[in-house]
Amino acid sequence: MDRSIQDVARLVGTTSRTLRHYDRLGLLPPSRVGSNGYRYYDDDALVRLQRILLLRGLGLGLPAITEVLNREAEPARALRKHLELLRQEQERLARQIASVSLTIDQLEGGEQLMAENMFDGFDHTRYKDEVEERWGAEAYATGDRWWRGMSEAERTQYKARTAQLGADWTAAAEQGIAPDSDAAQELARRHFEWLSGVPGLPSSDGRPSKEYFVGLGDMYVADDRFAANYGGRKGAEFVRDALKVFADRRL
Amino acid sequence: MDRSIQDVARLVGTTSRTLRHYDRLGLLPPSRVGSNGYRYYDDDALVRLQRILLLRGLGLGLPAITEVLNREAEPARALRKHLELLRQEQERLARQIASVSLTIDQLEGGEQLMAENMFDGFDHTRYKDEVEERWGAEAYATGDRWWRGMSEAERTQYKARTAQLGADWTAAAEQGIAPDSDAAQELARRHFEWLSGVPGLPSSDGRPSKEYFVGLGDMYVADDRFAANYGGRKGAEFVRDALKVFADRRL
DNA sequence: CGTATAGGTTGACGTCGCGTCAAGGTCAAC
DNA sequence: GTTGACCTTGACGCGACGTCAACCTATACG
Repeated sequence: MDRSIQDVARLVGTTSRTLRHYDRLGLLPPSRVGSNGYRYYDDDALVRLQRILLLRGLGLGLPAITEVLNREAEPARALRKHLELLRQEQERLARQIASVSLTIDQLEGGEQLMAENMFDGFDHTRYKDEVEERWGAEAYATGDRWWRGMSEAERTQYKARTAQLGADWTAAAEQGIAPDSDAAQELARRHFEWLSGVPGLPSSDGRPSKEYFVGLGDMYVADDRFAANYGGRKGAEFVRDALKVFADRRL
Repeated sequence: MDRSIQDVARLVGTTSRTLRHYDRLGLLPPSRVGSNGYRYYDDDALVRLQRILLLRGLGLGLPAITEVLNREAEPARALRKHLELLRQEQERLARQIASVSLTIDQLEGGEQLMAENMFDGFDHTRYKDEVEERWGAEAYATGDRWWRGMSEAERTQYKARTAQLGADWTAAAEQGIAPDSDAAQELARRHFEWLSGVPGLPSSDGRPSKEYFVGLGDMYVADDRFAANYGGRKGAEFVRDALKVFADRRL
């Protein structure tokens, strides 16, 4: 009924070295030890091993696993604590990825920055100088880090959403509806939500402030490069007016 | 002109132990060593140290830094290689975070799974049983992991995009345009792209297969819960027909 | 019975970038 | 001479094992 160390290792996809390691830590003692020193494991030990490997697969350390399995700690609580560590690590990684990307670009082209990489989206931070002038260098850097921290798929998705928003604005403007109509206000609401996903805004809670939101509309009208995203000057004026109404009513 | 090891350490914000470590690795030998064994550093050494710390801050290992600083490796190339490692690590972390979240939920509520958390989006994997039955439990688990790996902002964004797509389908269906019209086919293309962002599809390259895409349309019609996303039975039929035309032409 | 082969055992080093003692020498000031 | 700040080398610890090394045991086969 009992299995040798190799049998167990193969059964669960690990190595005998690992099992010996767990034995020495007191994490998984063999159910029986032969007079020759051989380790043998029964079904209970196998169950315990499975649990160990599951928790280890989630990234928990062996001491933490020991606590949980010995009922000295609550599994859910331990996992939540662990989850927080994982999230922190993930954010640290994202920042590092952003820094590395930035450094590569600087090494290669000298200031060939975000703008060129995302010409078809992200319009309010599209041009480094403008953004820095209006909202400060830190806001630009934050946005740049955010953008670089995203995966390719996420960027594609974001750009698609941005393009869609621009197209819908353009279509609405061409239909000649009023800026305070329900349809236009729904677009303004989407615009607001779209902005809310972008860090680096001059606001603490991740959502654009009223001033910023209104100012953005003015910028769209004032700058043809931005206006182009909304079907030209006329479209940009429509967007500006709709955003203004939205801001007055809801912000 | 030369500085003692403590002076240097304080100057750049590190410790004397670290400087001794770098010395022993041959990464940063002191510019001068007194007869008493004391280490002294000149300005060149300081510059080199700054570079070391910069690269270390980006996550590079000391051997890699050694190569770069000794001109045995190209900085940009080394960083790109490093960047790839970072991205892999980040994805691994995302998966782990998803798994941990899932485990916590299972421990706490027993099967309060994704479905409840995202009632307003993600329709084709909205119901665990249906999905498992049609595409296998693994596909469901993959989708669930993907969903849990996203940040709150990403989820919001995804749901908004999903809702928008549904609304646009509904509007198109109500206008009574033909399923093979340009407008409908543009919607079908968006639908296809929207699906492409979702892992766990029965396809290797991350894009839905033709069969899956067409089958999805049938499912929308067959199941009122799905049809509701597209303006009811009529709308779902319109979607199904448009997807079919798209699949025949493009997949 | 000898032997080839496939197991098993303990012990110890290496990983990565230092932090942290430990034990002791050096220097400037009082 | 003493104090206190600073310097040196050497060695352990961290985390979860991988990877030898050296040696013992079980089983099958001729």
